[in-house]
Amino acid sequence: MSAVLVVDDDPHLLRALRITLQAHGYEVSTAADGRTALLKAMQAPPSVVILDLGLPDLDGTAVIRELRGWSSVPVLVLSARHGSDDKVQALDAGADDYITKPFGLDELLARLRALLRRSSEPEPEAVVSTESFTVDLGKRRVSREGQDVRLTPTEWKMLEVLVRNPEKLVTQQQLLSEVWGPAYAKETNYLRVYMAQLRRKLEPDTANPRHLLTEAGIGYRFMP
Amino acid sequence: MSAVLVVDDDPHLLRALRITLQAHGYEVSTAADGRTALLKAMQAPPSVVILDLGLPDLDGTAVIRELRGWSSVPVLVLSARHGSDDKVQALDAGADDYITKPFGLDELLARLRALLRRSSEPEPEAVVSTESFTVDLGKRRVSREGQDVRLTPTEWKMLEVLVRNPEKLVTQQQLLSEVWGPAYAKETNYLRVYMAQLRRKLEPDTANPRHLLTEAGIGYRFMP
DNA sequence: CTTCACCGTCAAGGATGCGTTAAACCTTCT
DNA sequence: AGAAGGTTTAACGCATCCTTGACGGTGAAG
Repeated sequence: MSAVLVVDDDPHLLRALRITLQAHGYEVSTAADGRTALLKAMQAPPSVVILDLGLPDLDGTAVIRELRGWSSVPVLVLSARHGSDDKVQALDAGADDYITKPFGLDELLARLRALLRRSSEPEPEAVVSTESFTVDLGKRRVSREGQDVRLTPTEWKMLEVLVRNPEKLVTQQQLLSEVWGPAYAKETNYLRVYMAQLRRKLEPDTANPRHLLTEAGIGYRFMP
Repeated sequence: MSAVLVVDDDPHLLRALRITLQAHGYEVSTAADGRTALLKAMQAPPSVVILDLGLPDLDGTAVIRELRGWSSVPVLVLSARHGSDDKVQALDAGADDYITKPFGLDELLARLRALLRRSSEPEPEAVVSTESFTVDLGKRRVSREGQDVRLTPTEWKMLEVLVRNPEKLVTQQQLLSEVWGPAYAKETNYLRVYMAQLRRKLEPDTANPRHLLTEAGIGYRFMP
């Protein structure tokens, strides 16, 4: 999911962090000193950096400052020093958070989540395309041959459910439940009416749909 | 410059923070409990919130969660509790930072700077233009054919929300919540009245709007 | 071949939502 | 107190959308 660059000169801590982070679904790369850290951050920009201040080659705040010259990636600082001055220096150099050793792994993970939550706030625009039409889930728009296609609210909801499960089969109950509500599980009429509507607006050949497919007796399927 | 909302039930600490923060150039407003904090945050949105978890009326994490329902203002949590669980709960509820009492004022100020630095970072395009009118978000002005257009405060707020999300669909609830407040989610009348007003002032052909579009049953969309 | 189940299509009604206008209400300034 | 500008409320015509039912086609089973 998210890529984390861990910078620390203690191989044991590095290994422990790598294992823990990977167990929580992060991609992890590591560096043992400031130079390689900057290099790696440039070659494969991570989503967040965990940086130990006590590095062998460079001062920690110097690393942050250099990083900030060309990157705005969130930086979480680890340090054995509890002094107020150290914290202020690191934070003012451009760090986003600062925790002191020894620290709880729970807390580290929670702070990591907080940083990632904020930096990844502008949700990545989910756009799904086929040969004949394009669905922009973020902007809630559908276009065909450059032209915007007008969809009614119900049409959109139905298309959205299908597009969010590409290639997967969506059962009739699932569709009815998500679009009309759990109480409409028997009204398969709706599905036929609205599927016809969607195909007329999106499929070049209504009689032979290529992306909005029917699985008789079961449900429907969207193929990109 | 930046507005800080400080929430704490200890009047002494509140006073100390107010003085310190003001001495460093912040505008300070205060609240002694969660309810008034949420109210103040809504009426005069601050740039950052400093929140004590030990409030008399509401659980601290509940305050954060409610706040996050309609605001993404950075939240720095103060707490007397050093436990890892408390930190994780607060951070996962939506807090951005967490420091424990007693804390150094230097550190608090540094963390405050770090939060403000990041949250004030994304300065979206200050000026957005269409064929028929231009919106200057920074100067809070709208012009059409060189002439300034006079907008009432409510008209402006509504236009601003739409323009800040170009091409994206803004739901009715989103608009009502951001312009009138979260409690007005049902008053779609307002939207119709003010959208008509905006179109009369900005659209050449009111009957066929080209930039302020309606998505029936869902919301509105601004197209540059 | 007939029957049945299921799907796609169509059209008409009724319900909902939108745009528009105008008047009542509120605050602020003169 | 009166005036002016802004906000809220209510009402109406109109367009759009949802629902419903009927009809025909297709394929599998009897």
